[in-house]
Amino acid sequence: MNVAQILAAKPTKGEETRAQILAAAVEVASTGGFESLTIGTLAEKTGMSKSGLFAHFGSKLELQIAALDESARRFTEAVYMPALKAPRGLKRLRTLFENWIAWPMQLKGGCPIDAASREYAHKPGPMRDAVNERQRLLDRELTKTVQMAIDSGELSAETEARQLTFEIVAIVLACFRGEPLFGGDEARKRARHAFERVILDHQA
Amino acid sequence: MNVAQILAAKPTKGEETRAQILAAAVEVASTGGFESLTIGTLAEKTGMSKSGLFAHFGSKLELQIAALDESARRFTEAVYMPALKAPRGLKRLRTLFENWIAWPMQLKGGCPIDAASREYAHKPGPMRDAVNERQRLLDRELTKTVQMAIDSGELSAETEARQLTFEIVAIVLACFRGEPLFGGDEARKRARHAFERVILDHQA
DNA sequence: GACAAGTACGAACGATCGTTCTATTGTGTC
DNA sequence: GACACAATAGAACGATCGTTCGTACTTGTC
Repeated sequence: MNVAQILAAKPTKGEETRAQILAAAVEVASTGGFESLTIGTLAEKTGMSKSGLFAHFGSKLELQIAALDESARRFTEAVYMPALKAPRGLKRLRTLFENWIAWPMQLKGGCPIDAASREYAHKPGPMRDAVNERQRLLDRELTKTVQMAIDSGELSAETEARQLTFEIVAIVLACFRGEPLFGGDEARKRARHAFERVILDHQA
Repeated sequence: MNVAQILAAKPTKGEETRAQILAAAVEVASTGGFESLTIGTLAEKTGMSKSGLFAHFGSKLELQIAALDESARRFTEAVYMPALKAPRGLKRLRTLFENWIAWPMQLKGGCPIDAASREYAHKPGPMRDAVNERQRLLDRELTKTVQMAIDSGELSAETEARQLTFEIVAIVLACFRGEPLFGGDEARKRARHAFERVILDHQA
């Protein structure tokens, strides 16, 4: 059985329901955070019994981690992968940014990864470790994308990739914060404004 | 009985214990968020009985709101009030920023207001309303401070106060996010770097 | 069609949740 | 020192939490 066959393999019944559960879990975590994930409410939401749902994960912690992984997978799918189709450099960076500030719109609440980051940043445990690892990975990938724009000459050679990464992340976070305060449209408008100014700064 | 007498009045026993409870509550919320506040753990932490503690608030919701108010009070005390001693304009703005990124250091976990913001932004209810109201108030005050720096001529007359406010908030949020990822010192370093560049941009 | 494995259910567990009582202790006032 | 009242404790409630267990029902394989 080769790779193509594995990928094309029809998912078993268990895999299907597991995917359904995780879809509901991401939705819940998106609005109420990962700590609000409970076996009971999730079972009700999916029309399953508590024990039937529970059997797919073995513990609540594993359910939370699976939901986090699923959130990350969706982020990659909706934000990062499409940006890879754009040509390296500033264009790709801009696409990445645009996809990023837009992707909570396809969710019920806010960005689940952002939610997880706040929830577990100061609470030691497996969830914090998993979240921080994801965040660092995200930073690394974003820094790479920034570096490409430097290498291509579109951004000034003196640009410090990690500092610019920090500033782009900052704008995205403020955009997410602003959404419930003055609406998504206004938040994204200010975010784009800030982004363009930051980019302009690093082109001199 | 005039105002001075009221302020000088020795707090009753009940007020004292209430203050102790709220101190513990802020600490808990700082690390685990406001949703992790439970009557039981808080009672244990303060050495009281559940019912004795409960009687001070009447419901969990009121306890959460009281903890949020106390957090805001501390923020004002530690960040905003000291900045008012600095002269209006850029100096005050800079002091405000510096106090802001420093104030989670006097807490056990992170900024409780930031935590509350994420927890309730997408969950309708009294807590969300209270949090959003606080956030808007914060934005207004910060915008005022920015505007003073514009009026004094230290920032360019073309500066849009609300946009600059957005960008400063962005930097602070990224600073808080960065703290568990690459340490508070490095996070604040990058934050200051970003802040100075933003300010420089608006002086042209 | 039998058989094994995978999948889901229902009932129950101890623990903890927020909350409500009643009773007891402590505090401040005349 | 007695009295009124604020403050706290203790026990118990129904609900829900995560989890375990035994059992039934599906599914895919020979």
